[in-house]
Amino acid sequence: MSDSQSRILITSALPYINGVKHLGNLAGSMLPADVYARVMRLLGHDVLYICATDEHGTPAELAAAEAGMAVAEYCALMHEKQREAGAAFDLSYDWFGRSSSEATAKLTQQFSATLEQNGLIEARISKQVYSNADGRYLPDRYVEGTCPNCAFEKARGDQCDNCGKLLDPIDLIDPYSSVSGSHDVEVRETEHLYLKQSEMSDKLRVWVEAQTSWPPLATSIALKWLDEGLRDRSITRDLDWGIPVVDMDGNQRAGFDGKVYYVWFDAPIAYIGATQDWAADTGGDWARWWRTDQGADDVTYVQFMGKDNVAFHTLSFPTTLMGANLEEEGEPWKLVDTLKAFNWVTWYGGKFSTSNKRGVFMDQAIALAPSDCWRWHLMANAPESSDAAFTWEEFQASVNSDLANVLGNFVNRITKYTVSKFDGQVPDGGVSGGHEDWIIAEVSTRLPLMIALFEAREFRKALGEMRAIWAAGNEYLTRAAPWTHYKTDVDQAAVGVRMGLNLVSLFGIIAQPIIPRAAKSILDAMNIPEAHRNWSSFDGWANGLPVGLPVAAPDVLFAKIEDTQIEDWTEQFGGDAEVQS
RNA sequence: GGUGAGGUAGCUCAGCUGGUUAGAGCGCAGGACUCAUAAUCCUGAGGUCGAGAGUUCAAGUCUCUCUCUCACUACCA
Repeated sequence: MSDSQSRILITSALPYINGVKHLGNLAGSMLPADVYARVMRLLGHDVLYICATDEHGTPAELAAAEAGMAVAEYCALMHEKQREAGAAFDLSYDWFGRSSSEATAKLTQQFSATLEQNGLIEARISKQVYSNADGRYLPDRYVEGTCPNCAFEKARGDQCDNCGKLLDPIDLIDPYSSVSGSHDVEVRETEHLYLKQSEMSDKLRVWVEAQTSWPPLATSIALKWLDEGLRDRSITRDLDWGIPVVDMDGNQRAGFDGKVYYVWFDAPIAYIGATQDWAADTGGDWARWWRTDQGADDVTYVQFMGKDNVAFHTLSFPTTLMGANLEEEGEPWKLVDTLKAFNWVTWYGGKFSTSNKRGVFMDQAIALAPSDCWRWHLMANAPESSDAAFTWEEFQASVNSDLANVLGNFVNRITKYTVSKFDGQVPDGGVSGGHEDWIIAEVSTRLPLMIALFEAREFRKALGEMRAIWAAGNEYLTRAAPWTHYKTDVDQAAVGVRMGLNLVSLFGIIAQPIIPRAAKSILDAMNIPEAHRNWSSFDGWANGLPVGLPVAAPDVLFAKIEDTQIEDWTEQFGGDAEVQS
């Protein structure tokens, strides 16, 4: 357990705007960030959890066009939908912003100007495919054609799906736009700004190698890119929707009409922009979280992301931040201290995919089962060490066994018994004995371990301990068997019931970050005051409830998932062979 | 092709710097209990740790070869 309060800045990778996110996105960044934020708050830390929708880029424009809407309108709508989806899953953002906000635009332009002043940005000419029919430049993968290697006719401009060879769209035979299907495409020269990451690679390597709290996945990806030699990255695109490009003085850049910053340049800056929006809305001080010369030196910054985002968070964004601080009078920005990278949740052998509409999406999931069920299952099976398979059967087992049987039934059995035999009050009398010593010892070894695992962001294991604590409660009741003693010695039975009720309270308190709704039901039924629901100290938990405290049996906490539902969902969401493509 | 991750009980996964009979949950079988959402508790059966070779007194754990899966590969984000 942490002895001291600290300030913790948490961000989860920005969900892209082109649709409600699937369970893989939820499990790989937003949900673990939320759980971590909740745990840290309960431990008494000062937490700021920031997220936002990532709204720029070609897919946003195309999705808007498909929906027959203006991009800005589409993004506003989808932002709202994602906000609702997040709220439905009880994601406790302190701020859920938008990368299209004024603040982010200003910051992005400021970073661009500063980086250019520091010699880290330069304009270069590159070749890009332009589609006359679409009236737009096409990112590589939106160009299709015949593979020069294997003659596959639907090879994408970045890679051939048939032979797997990496391609350049210029090499495709008979190229066409995958947006419109038009063959009226040509290669044009276009000017773009490049971020000279190569010049920062020594600094980055020193910084990366100094990190001790990154998971191996993150370190190995970052070092791999450094080992291969960091390439300069183009940070502008030929698009209308985005942040206008400025020159070194911060004015609209000559010759860059119709160009905007690349979404991956401005997206992480949106972490800061969203914090500014939070500050403007709440009266908070954004600089105290982001500028080490303005109070952020005592902040611990923790990022959550999927493994596809690691390079951007460990190299590109740090280049932006460090590159703005090269001068004596530079801008000392807060760099990430520790990060947690997740693998994928896989869906019956393949990936979840937003664009292919594969898998279960947040809005669909919430219609099937309460958010607590998803939160528990996804975190108990988080893809921490490798990709993790989602199956309906496992989901059912998580809900029915862990939540309904082990936790829900425990709460139910002891509260109902209290109501029927002890007037619905925490009973007095009796003397503790060996069984109580046993459960106290059990909890006192498992509880600190569980907290340490949460602090280390080892969610699977932390939830394993939580479950073990719940299960120990059931074992305790079996040992203490108050219903047996009740026949001959009510005081002896009271000992077991009292301990059982204190366990219910404890279980509710520790469950809050994972299953906030059920936890609240439990704690409300137990009449636990708000002030006693935090994790600041668990000392004395075994006698925490005052004798005579009225307790009620909460409604059924978790309804079981029936086999027929699993059959229906399997049918409804595929989940089998036919989705393989 | 390159790089990385992974292949451990029927299923989903733990197994740190090599060290007694390889673990957990689910599922399954048997038993106990009856307070409880037919819930809970106990016991048990299940593994030549992807294949092969090597290093070592000792290898799931280190080395090499092979094989299968997945991801990334910089203009999708």
